[in-house]
Amino acid sequence: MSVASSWLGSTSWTFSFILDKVRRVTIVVFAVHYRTHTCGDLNKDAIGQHVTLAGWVNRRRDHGGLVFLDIRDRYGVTQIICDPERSAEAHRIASEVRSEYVVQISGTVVPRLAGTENPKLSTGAIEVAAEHIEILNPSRTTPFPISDTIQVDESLRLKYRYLDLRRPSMLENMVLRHRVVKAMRDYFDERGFLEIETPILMKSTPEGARDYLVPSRLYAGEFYALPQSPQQLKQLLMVAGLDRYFQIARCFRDEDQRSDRQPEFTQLDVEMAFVAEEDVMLLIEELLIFLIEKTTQKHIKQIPFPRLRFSDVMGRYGTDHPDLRFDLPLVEISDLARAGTFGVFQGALAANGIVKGIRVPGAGGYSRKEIEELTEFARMLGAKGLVSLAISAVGELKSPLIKFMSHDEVQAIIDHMQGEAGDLLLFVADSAKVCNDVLFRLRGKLAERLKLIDPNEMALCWVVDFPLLHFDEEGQRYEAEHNPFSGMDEAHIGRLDTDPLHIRARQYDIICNGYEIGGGSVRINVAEIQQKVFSLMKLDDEQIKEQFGHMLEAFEYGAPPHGGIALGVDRLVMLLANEDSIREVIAFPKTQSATDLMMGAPSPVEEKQLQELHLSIRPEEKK
RNA sequence: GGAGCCGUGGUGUAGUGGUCUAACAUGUCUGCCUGUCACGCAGAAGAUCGCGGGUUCGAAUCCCGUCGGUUCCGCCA
Repeated sequence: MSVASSWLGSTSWTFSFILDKVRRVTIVVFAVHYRTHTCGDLNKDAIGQHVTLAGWVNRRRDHGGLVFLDIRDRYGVTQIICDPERSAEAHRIASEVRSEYVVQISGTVVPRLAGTENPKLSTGAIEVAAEHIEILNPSRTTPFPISDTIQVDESLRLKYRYLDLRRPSMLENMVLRHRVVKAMRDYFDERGFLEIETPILMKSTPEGARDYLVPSRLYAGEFYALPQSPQQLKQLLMVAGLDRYFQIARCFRDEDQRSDRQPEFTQLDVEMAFVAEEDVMLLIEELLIFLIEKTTQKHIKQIPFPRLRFSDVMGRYGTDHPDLRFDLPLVEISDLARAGTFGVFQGALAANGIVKGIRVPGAGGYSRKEIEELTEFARMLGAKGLVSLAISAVGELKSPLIKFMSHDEVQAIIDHMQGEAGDLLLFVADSAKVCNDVLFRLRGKLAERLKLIDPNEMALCWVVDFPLLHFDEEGQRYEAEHNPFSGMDEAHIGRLDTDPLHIRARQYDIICNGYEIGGGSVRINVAEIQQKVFSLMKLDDEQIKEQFGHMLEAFEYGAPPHGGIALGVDRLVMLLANEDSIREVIAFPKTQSATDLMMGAPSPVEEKQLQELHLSIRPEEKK
C-alpha cells in the first residue's frame, strides 16, 4: 500500500459501478491506496483526468513499439495504452506482464483515436495512457483460459474455482444471485416479516432425508444433526407469536446428488401465523413476479399462476412437476385400446395396466430410424416399447395397430388424441407408473426436439390437492407426502382413523419450467391430530415423545393457526440465470460424489480429534 | 447401491487395431511489429493417450478392473 500511496497522494476519491440495470452505486473512499476508479468506470466525461486503476491483465496486445493492456476487474474492462514516448518505464513493464497478473496503473484518460473506439466495452470510447505500471502480483499461466468461450472440464473448474469465478458468466451468476436474495429480503422486510436465524446444530429426527451428523465432545456417543430445513423451528416461532418469519436458510441433506441437488443448499424459508393457503400463495406469487421482473428480461407465461390438481397433473403430464412452457399432454386411451386384438394393449390391460399416448404434431414423417431412437429411449426408461401411429400428410396411416383393429376403432383413438394429418402418435401400454414415467420423459425430449421451448419464458404453476399420506410398502407404514406437519382438509380429519390415503392435504407446490422450486402447507396446530399423524407413520408413543415431544407440547400452549413455504434459492437462481445445474449459481459447490475438489473435503482428521469426540473408525472402512 | 456418457500436450478437440516417431486450434516461450481489441507474422518447446491388468505379432483404439467428472434410476419427509 505504501508503494502506491507514495505517488498517488490520498485525499478522497469516488468510484462508481453499475449494480443492476437501473442502479449505479457510487462509493466514496477517503484513503485511496490502490485505485481511483474501477475498470468499468471511465468514459468520455473523465477525459483529461489523471487516474489509477488496479486489476487483472485480461489480455496483452504487444505491437513492439506500442503495447495495449486490457485491465479487468469485477466492474469492467479498460484498455491501457503503453507508449514508450509517454513512459519508457511503463512500456517496458507492460511488455513483461502476462495474463492474470495483478497490476496497478496510473495515467491519463484520453479519447481513443477516431475509428478505434470499441463499442463492445462500456469504457470503449477512452483509454488510459499509462505513465506508471506496478506489478502487484504476477500469475502463473492459468490451468484454463479465463473466458466464457470454451467449455472446460468441470473437475478442473472446481479445483480452481477461484479462477473459474473470474469468468464473466460466473461473475454474472454471482451478481444475479446477490440481487435475487437482496430483493427477497427487501420484499419481506417491506411486508413486516422478521428475518430470524435458527441453529445449524440441531437434533436428528427419523423422518426425511439422511442427516449430516456432528459428534458431541461433551456428551460421548451423542450427536447434533445439521438441519434438513428449519421446519420445526419456524413453526415454534409462530407459537412464539413472531407472526411473520423468513430466513435465507442453509439446509443439509446427506443424499445422492443431482444437477439440481447439492448436499448443502439454500432455502427461502417463510412462515406466517393466522393464514390459510391463499395468503401464502398470493404472497409468494407476488414475490416471484417481482423477482423475475426485477432481475431478468424473462416473461411469465401466465399470471395469475394456474393452479392444478395433483391428480390432474399426474394424468396429463405424468409428473407432479410439469414443464408448462409447452403443451404435449398425455392422453389415456385404455377404454379405446380394449377394442381389437392387439396383444401389447390387451396384455397391459389384463395386468391392470393402462394405455396412454402422446401426440407429436408434425412428426408423421419421422423415419423408422427416428422412431426407433424414441423407442430405445422409452426402453431405457423401463417401457417394453413404443407403439407408433403415423398419419401422413395426406392422411394415410402407418401403424402396427392397423392389423389388429378395425378402421373405426383406430379412428376413434386418433380422434380421442386429436390427431391430424402429419402427426405421429406414440403409445405406451404398461402399469400407470411406467406409462407416466416414460411419457413424462418422452414429452420433455420431444419438446426439445420440436423446439417448443422458449428459453425466455417462465411457466409457473401451483400444484394443489395432494394426498396427505401415501403407503410405503417396504416399511409397511404411511408416509407424509410433504412433511409430517402438513395440515389437512378439515372435513377429512375423521379419515385419519378410517381412510388415511384419501385425506386432502393443505399443501401447495410451486413449479417453474418443470422444476419444483418450492412447497409448503398450512400446518397442523393441534397436538391430538399431530399425534395421530405420527402414529400412522408407525412411530410409537415413546418415539413420538422423544423425537417430537417439544412440538406436541408447544401445540398445547396456544399454537396459532399457521402455514408457510420454502423456496429453493439455488434452483430459482439457476432458472433465472438460464443454467442447467445449480452448481453454476453456487460459488463453491460440491461434486456429484459430495467432495470439494478445491479444499479436498472431506478429509481424515487427527486421532486426537477423534478421541475428543469419543469416536473410533471401523478399521475395515478406513481408506 | 445400479445404469449410461466422458477422460489424448496447459486448455479444447481429432484420431476407434498397423509409417501414430500421435494431428489441429488455442495457450506458453523466443524473435519481429506504433492503433490493436480473439492484433498480426516467423520459429520453438510441450503428450509414455487417467491408472492397472488382459487379448493381439502389434493397443490411444478391443476386453476386464479401478480412479475422477458428469447425467439418470434408487434415494431426496
